[in-house]
Amino acid sequence: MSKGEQTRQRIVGEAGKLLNRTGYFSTSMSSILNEVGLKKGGLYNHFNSKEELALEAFTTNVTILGRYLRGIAEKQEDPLNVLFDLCDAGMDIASGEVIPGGCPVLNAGIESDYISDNLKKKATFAMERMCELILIPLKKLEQAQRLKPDTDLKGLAYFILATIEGSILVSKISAEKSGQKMVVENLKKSIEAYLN
Amino acid sequence: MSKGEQTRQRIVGEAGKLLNRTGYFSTSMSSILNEVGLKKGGLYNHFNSKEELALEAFTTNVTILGRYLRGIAEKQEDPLNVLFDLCDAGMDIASGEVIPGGCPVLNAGIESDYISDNLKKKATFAMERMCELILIPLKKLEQAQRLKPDTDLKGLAYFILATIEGSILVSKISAEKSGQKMVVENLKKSIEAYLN
DNA sequence: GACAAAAAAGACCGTTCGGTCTTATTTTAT
DNA sequence: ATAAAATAAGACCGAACGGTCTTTTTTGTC
Repeated sequence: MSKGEQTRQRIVGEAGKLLNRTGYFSTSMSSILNEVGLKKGGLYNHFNSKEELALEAFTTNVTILGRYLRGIAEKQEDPLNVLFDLCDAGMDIASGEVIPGGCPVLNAGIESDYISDNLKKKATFAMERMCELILIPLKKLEQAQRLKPDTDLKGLAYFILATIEGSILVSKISAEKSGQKMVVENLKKSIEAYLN
Repeated sequence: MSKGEQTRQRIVGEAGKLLNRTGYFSTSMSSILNEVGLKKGGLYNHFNSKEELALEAFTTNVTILGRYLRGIAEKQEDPLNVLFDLCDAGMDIASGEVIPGGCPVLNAGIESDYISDNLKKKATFAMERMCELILIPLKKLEQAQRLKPDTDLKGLAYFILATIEGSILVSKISAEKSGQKMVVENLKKSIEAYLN
């Protein structure tokens, strides 16, 4: 990998973390420059605009998130445990262990409305992908006839996804330290209610 | 009410809508000025800073939201129906019927981290209030012994709140038009599983 | 209707923003 | 080793930002 490519990836990485922590509009190019240790000429040699950088940084964040979630999904063979672990993963995401600042789909998704159509589309796409990820163990459960008949898998997947994201929000702004934990435990219980 | 007070409230109202739609940092004072139909001198005669205005605007938004939710809670006598209606309310909130831009607790909550401690505190407080609002019908259900024994009311309230907020997020960034509806229906089903 | 006080106007300010461009340096391939 | 090409530096730009201040207009009161 060329020196330039290395630098480019360092920029994307640092920008991704910073943008996820402090948002698109409140994060200045100067602060990104400062984080990366470059001057304007150096950075704009790799990217044409803030938006272009933010787009790529978001993609990278989503990739990291996806890799993390898929890693979790692989560690368990029982699809129900996979589902539970994905619920728990919301807590690691919220704590910033995966990406500083929490869930990029949540953070950038809220802002994306007034940043650009491209980012909005990327956020939308990322959310669909997350939904599909949840759908995988659900389908396995269905195939094993462990789900109650007539269960709408897609609806259930969106429900789980929404609650996980909601739990991240709770951890972010609730005063209750154990708020997210309570949400996740109740979500698991609710999932169990869909089982035979 | 004096003319000045009228103007002041018009500013707060318009700023509240605009800030909830387009966020704190991407909303300029100029755009607020433009919306209200005032010049700088006119606005800064009522507020000392953008942050001060945003704080008050957020408070107003939360008041509107609270009034709306309490209004819903009063329309039903069966606490279970109240709970269901509160779940459905998430859809009106998401559509911008209550406040343009969706849920201020979600929107400002995400941004509040990097705006000011005061806003963060206000968002936190607002979320606790929403949780308490959900807790009211839950307590009534418990008193009527309609809930399964050993149900953790607070945990259940946070779970419901998180899922409602998550459903608003889904409606905001998912490609699935009926995504939020699916989440809400599954939430209602999950709540039923807590009943005797 | 006069007069004081409140409210609004609008020119103005320093700063920071994202972005450009020329120059200098470093990397890479020969 | 050298030349060409890639990369970085840093001065520079116009625009927009939040905010101030003096002046003008409007409002409410006696």
